[in-house]
Amino acid sequence: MNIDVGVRLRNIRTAFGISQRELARRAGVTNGLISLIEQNRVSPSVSSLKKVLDGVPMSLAEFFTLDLGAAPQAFFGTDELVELGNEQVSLRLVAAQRPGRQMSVLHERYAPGAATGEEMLAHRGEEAGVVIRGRIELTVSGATRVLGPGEAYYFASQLPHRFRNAGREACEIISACTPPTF
Amino acid sequence: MNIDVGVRLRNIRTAFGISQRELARRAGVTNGLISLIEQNRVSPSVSSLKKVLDGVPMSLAEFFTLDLGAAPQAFFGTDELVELGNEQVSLRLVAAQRPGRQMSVLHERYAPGAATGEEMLAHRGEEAGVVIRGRIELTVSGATRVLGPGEAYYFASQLPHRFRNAGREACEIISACTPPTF
DNA sequence: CCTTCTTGTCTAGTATATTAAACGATATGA
DNA sequence: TCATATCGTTTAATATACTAGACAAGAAGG
Repeated sequence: MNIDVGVRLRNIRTAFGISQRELARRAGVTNGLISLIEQNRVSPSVSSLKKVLDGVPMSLAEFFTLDLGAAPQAFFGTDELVELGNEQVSLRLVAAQRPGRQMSVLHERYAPGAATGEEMLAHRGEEAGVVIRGRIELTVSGATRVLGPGEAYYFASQLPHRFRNAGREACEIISACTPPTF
Repeated sequence: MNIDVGVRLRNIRTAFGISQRELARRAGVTNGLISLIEQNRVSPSVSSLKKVLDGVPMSLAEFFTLDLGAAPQAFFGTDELVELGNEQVSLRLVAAQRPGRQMSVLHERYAPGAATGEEMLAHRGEEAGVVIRGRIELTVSGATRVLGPGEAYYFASQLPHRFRNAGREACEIISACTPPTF
C-alpha cells in the first residue's frame, strides 16, 4: 500500500557506496534524518527528500520510477489481432496475449457518429496515435480539434479526453498507449 | 530551484475540474492543506502528497514526471511531425519535443528497396507497429516475414531485427516504441 | 435587497518532521 | 588494552506540516 521510501533510499545509498553521514553532508541534512527515513520512522517532506536526492544525485521522478519488464510471437496477421471493440468502435489489439508487454498498439476503426462514450475518459499513462483514414474529433482537457489522415496526437491519459467521429466516413487510427490499458 | 509542487498540483486539479474540497474529500485530507500546498506555503510530506494524488488518481512517479508550465501540445498536424529519416526511409515523429514522454510514435515510409541498413538492429526496449500501405519484409531473430496492410508486429528490441521494403510500392507503417528511442 | 451554496484563504492548536547531540557497536592501530 | 575512528541508531528540543474551523468573495435564486 505504502510507497517504501525508506527501503528505496537505502538501496540507492548503498548502491552508491556512501554512508548516511556522507549523504547527509552532501545533502545538507543531518545523518539522523537519513536514518529515520530509511527506517520509515518518518515520511520526509518533499523538500527534504529532494535535498537528500540532490546529494546522490537523483531526481524525484527517477526516485519514484524504479522498475522495468521476452521471445514470443513477433508477427501478427490481420486475423491474429484481437478484436476488442463493439460495432461502433472496433479495436484490433496487437500482441494481446503477450505477457509483461509495456505498450498496447491498436488498429482502431470508428464508424460515422461513433464515440468513446458520453463521458470523458481519464486513466493513467500516455497515449498517441496517427490518423490513417477519415477524420476524428479529439477533445483533450477541454480543447477540441479534428484530425485528418497523417495528423497525430500525443497526450497524458490522465487528462480528460474523448474521441468522436463527427464525419460521414469511417475513421481509422493506429494508436499506442503505455502502460498497456488493453 | 525548488520543484514547484504547488503549481503542479493546482494544474492537475484544475485539469480535472474539481475543487479543493472535492479533492480533499477523495484524498482524506483537509481542504486547507490542499490550499497551503498549492500556494507552496508548506512542503507536503511524501505520505500526504501520496494521499492527495490517490484522490486523482495519479502516482508519485507520474506527478514528478509531468512537465512543468503550460499543458503540452496534444494535437499535431502533418507539418508538425518532426522529419528524422533520409530519402529512402522517412520517419515522422509525433510529439518529438515533448519532455519526459514514455513512447515514440512514428509515421514511417520506406521507398521501394529501402531498408534500415545492412546490419541487424538491436537496442533496449520494445517496438510494435501496423502496416497501412504497401508491404514490408521484417526479420526478427532470424525469422523473416512479409507484412501487408493491416498486419502488425510486436517484439523486444534487443532481438536483432531489420526492416526492408522488397516490393515496388512505397510502404507506410505507424509504429511505436518504448522507451522513446527517437 | 436577502438568503444559501460554493469557491479559496487564513489562523490557532496539534501532530509530526527535523535537528543536535548522545549512545553502543565494530574496526584499526599503537 | 586503550585509544580513535566510523558506522547506524536513538532521544529531547525545535521547526514545520497538518487539522478544524472561521472568514470573505462570488454566484444563483427568491
